[in-house]
Amino acid sequence: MPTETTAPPNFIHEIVEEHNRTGRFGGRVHTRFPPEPSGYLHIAHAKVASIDFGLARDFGGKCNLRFDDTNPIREETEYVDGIIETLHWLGWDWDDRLFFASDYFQQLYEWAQLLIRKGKAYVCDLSPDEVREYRGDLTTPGRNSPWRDRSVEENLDLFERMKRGEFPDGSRTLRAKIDMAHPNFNMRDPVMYRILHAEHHRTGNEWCIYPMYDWAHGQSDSIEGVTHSLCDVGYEDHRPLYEWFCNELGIYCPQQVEFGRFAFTYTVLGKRILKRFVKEGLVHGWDDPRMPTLVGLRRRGYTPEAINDLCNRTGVSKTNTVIEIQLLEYCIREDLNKRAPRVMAVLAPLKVVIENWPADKVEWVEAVNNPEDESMGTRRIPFGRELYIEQDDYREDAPKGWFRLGPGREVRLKHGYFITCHEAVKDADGNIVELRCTYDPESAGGQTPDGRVVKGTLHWVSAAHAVDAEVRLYDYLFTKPDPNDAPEGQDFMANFNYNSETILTGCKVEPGLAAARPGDRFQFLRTGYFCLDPDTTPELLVFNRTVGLKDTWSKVEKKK
RNA sequence: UCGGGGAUAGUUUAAUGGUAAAACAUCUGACUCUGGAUCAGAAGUUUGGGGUUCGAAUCCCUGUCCCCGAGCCA
Repeated sequence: MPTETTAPPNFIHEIVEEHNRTGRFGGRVHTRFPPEPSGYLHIAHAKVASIDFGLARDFGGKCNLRFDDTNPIREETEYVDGIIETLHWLGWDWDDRLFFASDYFQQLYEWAQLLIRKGKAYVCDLSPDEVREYRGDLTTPGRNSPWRDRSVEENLDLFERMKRGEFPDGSRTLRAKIDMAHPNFNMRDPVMYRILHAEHHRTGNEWCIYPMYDWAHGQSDSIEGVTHSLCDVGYEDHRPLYEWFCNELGIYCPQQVEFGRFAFTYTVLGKRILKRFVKEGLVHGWDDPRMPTLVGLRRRGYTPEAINDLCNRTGVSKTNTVIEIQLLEYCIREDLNKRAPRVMAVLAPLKVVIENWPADKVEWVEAVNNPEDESMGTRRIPFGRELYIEQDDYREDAPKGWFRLGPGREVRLKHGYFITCHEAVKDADGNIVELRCTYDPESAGGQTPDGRVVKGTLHWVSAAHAVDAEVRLYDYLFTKPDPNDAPEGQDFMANFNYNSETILTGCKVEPGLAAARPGDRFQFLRTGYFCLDPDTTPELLVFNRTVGLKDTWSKVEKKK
């Protein structure tokens, strides 16, 4: 469990402490994280999981993983496996407490019969459209279903025949008999069971009636001995029903506690929409590095530590919140800055020939792996007559304040020597294809005996030793306008640009990276943090950019 | 329109009748073998109006605005 960092206490802690004072649950704290296996977990799920598992951790309690799999047409085993894997990646653990709502189908069925016998549930023959009509609206009360007063015997018989599969989908439902005039729609005789002749990912064709969320969730919590059933404020109106069912059944009733929903700037988390992106091939899959899914963020290079840090730094309240995505970027920079080795990589190579360096001479210079952490040690990298530097690091028109290379200018090659540029070789179209330079033999290690100062330091790789790599630059899927501000009722898919991936081929990285393993993360100096893609082929190193560093030069330039 | 919930810097949260604060974001400056990182500094906040009180973000009254709810989804 991620125990190193703990979230500050929030209002839920106060509720629990109050329960502990009054002894309501005998000092127990037992929560559950209840995803529906109908998609992959995304960044907001990480926050919710952190609330559920975190509360149990903070009070020395337990948290179950329970899949809310009551709708067979949306759910798949692939998602169950994906969710479990992601949760483990985040560091959460539930011992042997992995449950499924579908574990309780038989019990739920028997409880439904109990409610029928108590005269609190009935089989209704209204069609979906009729049910809607009878339900009334915001200001007018609903009307009783004509089937509301069937006898217990008839209800029992009909319900059993529903279960046996005698009726087609949608022809009948089992409903709770509560109050069709109740101001809360959830209490207007809510549907408990619907007929669905569909194969369930776990129970196969054993059932053709499936419980609704309301008829399954509270009882599942009750069976598992959950004390605090945490959910978002969208379920506030469901709490009276949650409690009504437990009370009518005469079973233990947990306390439902609601917290505000979470959204992120420039991020769309809607399952339907993400699914659509995957299906329509706008992204390569659920784990596309641009996706807000946790498998996507992982592939892009985000660490579980950074994501947990984000969860701890953002609060929990009853207000719906929009978390700035910049905070996530801060968290990953914080984490990677400490752990990612600095390596040299040239994304857009420009050849440099050092004319006064012997053609076949190679010098292996020493380089520190992380200037802020000596324990990460040093490595040796080859320096030779032909090198590559970044195209962006040479400017013919070098403006004021430009510390990098230009005609006649001297810079330091990091860990190497000072070089001075004498000539830019151009092709027929006037593009610079090569720089002719000389080096100062006195400047080994980056300093000269005369102590002269060069302000610019560049990263570079030896042309003879460099390893070819492909670099993919990713940004958040959505660009401005912020999709959270989508005009009402419009299909934002038509309105919003999404970032395509930028693939840079012909990148050159220092030779030591040939030994890097998929998932390894690095800081390429000045260009950002990169993660070696897990799907990379052995022949070619593919790096995904996690997050860019702040480009201070362009800021300097903008000011002028 | 009916029911439920919410409102403190740009954002997310503290302050539980006693000096309104932190982090991120923003801006300024310093430093550096990258201009990154780091360090220092600045600006900015109680939804409006009334009331109680020596004293109100907090208690009372009253407005305003925002979110959720009419699935046989969860």
